[in-house]
Amino acid sequence: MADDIVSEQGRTERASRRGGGRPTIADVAGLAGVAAITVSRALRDPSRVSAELRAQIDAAVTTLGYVPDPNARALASSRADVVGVLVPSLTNVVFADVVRGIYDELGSSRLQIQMGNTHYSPLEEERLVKVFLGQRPAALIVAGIDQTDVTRKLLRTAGCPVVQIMETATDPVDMLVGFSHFDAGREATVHLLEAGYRRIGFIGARMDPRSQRRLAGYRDAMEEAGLFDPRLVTTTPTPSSVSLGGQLLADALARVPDIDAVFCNNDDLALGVLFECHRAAIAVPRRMGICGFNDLDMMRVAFPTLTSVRTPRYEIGHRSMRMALDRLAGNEVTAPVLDLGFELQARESTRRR
Amino acid sequence: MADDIVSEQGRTERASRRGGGRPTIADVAGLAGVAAITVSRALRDPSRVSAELRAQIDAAVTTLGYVPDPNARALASSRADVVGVLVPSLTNVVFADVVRGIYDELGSSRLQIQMGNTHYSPLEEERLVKVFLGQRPAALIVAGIDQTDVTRKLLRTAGCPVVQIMETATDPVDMLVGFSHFDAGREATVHLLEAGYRRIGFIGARMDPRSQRRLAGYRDAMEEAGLFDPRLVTTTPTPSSVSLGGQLLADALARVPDIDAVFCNNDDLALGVLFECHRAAIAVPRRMGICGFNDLDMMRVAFPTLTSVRTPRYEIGHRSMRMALDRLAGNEVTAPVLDLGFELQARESTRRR
DNA sequence: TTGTAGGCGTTATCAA
DNA sequence: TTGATAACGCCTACAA
Repeated sequence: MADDIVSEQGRTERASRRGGGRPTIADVAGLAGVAAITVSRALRDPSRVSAELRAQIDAAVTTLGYVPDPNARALASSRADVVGVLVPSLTNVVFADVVRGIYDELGSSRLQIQMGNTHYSPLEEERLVKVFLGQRPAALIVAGIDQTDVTRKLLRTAGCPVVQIMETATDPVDMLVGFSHFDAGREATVHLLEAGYRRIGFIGARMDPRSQRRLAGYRDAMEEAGLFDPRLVTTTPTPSSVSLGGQLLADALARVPDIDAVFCNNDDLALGVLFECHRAAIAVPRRMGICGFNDLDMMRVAFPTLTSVRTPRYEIGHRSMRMALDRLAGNEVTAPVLDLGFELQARESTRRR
Repeated sequence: MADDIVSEQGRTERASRRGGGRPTIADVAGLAGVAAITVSRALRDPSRVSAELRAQIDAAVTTLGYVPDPNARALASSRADVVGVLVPSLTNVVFADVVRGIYDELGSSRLQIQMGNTHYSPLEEERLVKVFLGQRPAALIVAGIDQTDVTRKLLRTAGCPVVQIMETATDPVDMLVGFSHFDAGREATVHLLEAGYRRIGFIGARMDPRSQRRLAGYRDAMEEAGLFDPRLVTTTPTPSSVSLGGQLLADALARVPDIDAVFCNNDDLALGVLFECHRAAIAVPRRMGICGFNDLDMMRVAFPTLTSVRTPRYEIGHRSMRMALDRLAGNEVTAPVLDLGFELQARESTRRR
C-alpha cells in the first residue's frame, strides 16, 4: 500500500508536475511506511504519534529534506501561520521598538509577521484589515483604538486573537496593551509646574490620536493650575523631526515670548528645541525648561541631559505578542487589558532651581 | 451545468462547511452563469475575457462581496503574493528608511511584505531564507552581500527575483542596489584631511560588514596620507547608540589625547560625540572635527551643525522593490546592478579654519 | 494510536 | 474566448 503511494507520487514522477518537484507529505509517508495523516500529526504534535513511527518519520523527513508547504497548510486548515501587524508608521522609533518586541517574542515559532503601514489613516487601516483578514491570519495586532466602525466590526468577528496596542481603554475589541497618553501628558506637565515653570508651552507635530491625548493631559494640568492659555500650544500636522522641533520653538517664541518651558510631543522635537536654544543662546533649564516624550537613549546624554517620559515600547510589542500566543495555545489570558504605565525621567533640562 | 454548480456549492450549503461561509469563486461563477475558471481569468487578467462576461462577473463579485483566497491561490499557482524582506535590524533607522521605501513602492499592489530580522547573523539569515523560500515568495530582498555559501546557493535557485541591497558588488546573486561603503568611508576621511585635521580617529560600533568596509575606506585614505595609526581606531561590537558615541570618544581621547577629529560610523555616534565634547568643553570644530554617517535630519540642525555622508536609504528600498516588480511584470531590467552613490554634506563641525 | 475519505478554493492544462 | 478536469499539498472529520 505504502509502496503504491511511492510509485504513484514519488519524487521522480512528481518532478514533472506543477509543484516543481518538492517532496510532499505523501513522499515522506511512503518512505516511512505510514499514512500521510500520521506524518502530518507527527509534525504538528509529536505526542500524538508513537515513538516508533515518529522516529521513522523523522528519518524520512531528513532524507527527503521535506519542508511543509505553508500555503497548502493554510488552505486545508483555514488558518495561515501569519500574524498581521498594523502600525501607522515604519520609521517612527516608537513603532520600530514595538515591532522589535513583537519579533523577539515570536522567536523561532513558525509564525511569520506581515506588517501593514496605515500611514496614520483609519481608512487605510480598514483596507489593510480587510486584506489581512482575507488570509485568515493566526492573530492580529493593531496600533491604537481609533478604528472606524467598519474596522471594529471586522475585528470583532475576525475569528482570531486581536490585540490593540499603545493605549488604554475600557472597551477593547479583544485584548489591549498600552498606557495612558493623557496621564503621561498630564504628569509631564505637572512635573514642569512643580519645577517652577509657569508659561509652559506644548509643542506637537503630526498630532495623531495619541498626541492629541497627551495634549489633553497637558491642558488638564494647566487648567487645574489656572495657567492654561491656548496661545501656549503650537502644533502642526507635519510629521515630526528634529529640525521641526527647532522651528516650532522659534514660532512659539515669536508669538509668545515669555514661554519659559516646553513639553514636547516626542524626543525628536525636544532635541530640536534644545539645539534651537543653543543657537539662540537661551539658557536651559534656567530660561527654558524642556521635557520630551519616550525617553530615547540620547536624552540621558544630551547636553544638558533632557527630561523625558519613558514609555514601554518594546514591552508593549513583547507582551502583545505573548498574549496572542497564549490565546492561540488555548491558555487563559488572565488580564486582557494591560496598562504598562510610563515613568517620568527628571533630568537637568527641567532643574530650574 | 452552471446551475448544478450553484445547487451543489451555493452559499447556503457552503456556510456549514470548513471554510466558514465565505463566498468562493464557484459562487461567483454560479451567479454570473459562467465557469469558475472564467471568473479566475476575469479577476487576474480582464483582457482575456469578453466584455460581456466581465460585466456579469464583476456584478456577481460585488453582490457576493467575493474576495479571492490568497492561500488557495498560492497553493494552486505555486506562488504566494508575498515579498520576503530580510534585514539585520528593525530599529536601525537605516533599515527603517529602506523598508519604508519598499512599502511605498508596493503601493496597493496585492503583494504583501513579510519581514525577517537576521540580527546581523548570516546563519540566522540562512534559516530565514529557507523559511521564506518554503512559501514560494514572489520575490526576495536581502540586505548585504555577505551571505553564507548555502544561502547564496538557495538564492540562486530561488526561482523568483532576488535583490541584494545596501552595497555594491560585481557578482550579485541576481540584482543589486546600493552604494560603496568603502568609497564613502574614504571620502569622509579625505574631507577631514582636506579640512586640515591630521590625527583623525575612527569610531565605530556593531562593526557589521558595512561598517568594516567604511573602516577600510578610512584606513585607505589615512594610509595614503601617511597618517594611519591603529591607535586612532576605536571600535566595539556593541550595538550603536548616542550614549555609546560619547563613551567611545572618551575612551579614544584617554588613549590618544591628540586626536583632532573623528569619523563616526553613524550619526548616532556622532551626536554622542558632540554631546561629550560639549560636556568636556572641547571646541567643535576647532579642537575636534566631527563627521557622521547617513545624514539624518538632526545633523543639519545640531549645534554646531554636523558634517555627514548622505546615503540613499529610502531610494534603495524604493528601487529594489521596483526592480523586483519589473522582473515580475516580465519587463527587462536594464541595470541589474545599481550604484546609487552617496553625498558628503560638509557642515560646521568640520570647518576648522 | 492510526488510517480512510474527501474537501479546502484556486489555477494549470488541455480541449472545444 | 470559454470550459471541463485534474491537480496543488495538506488537514478535518470520522472510523477502526
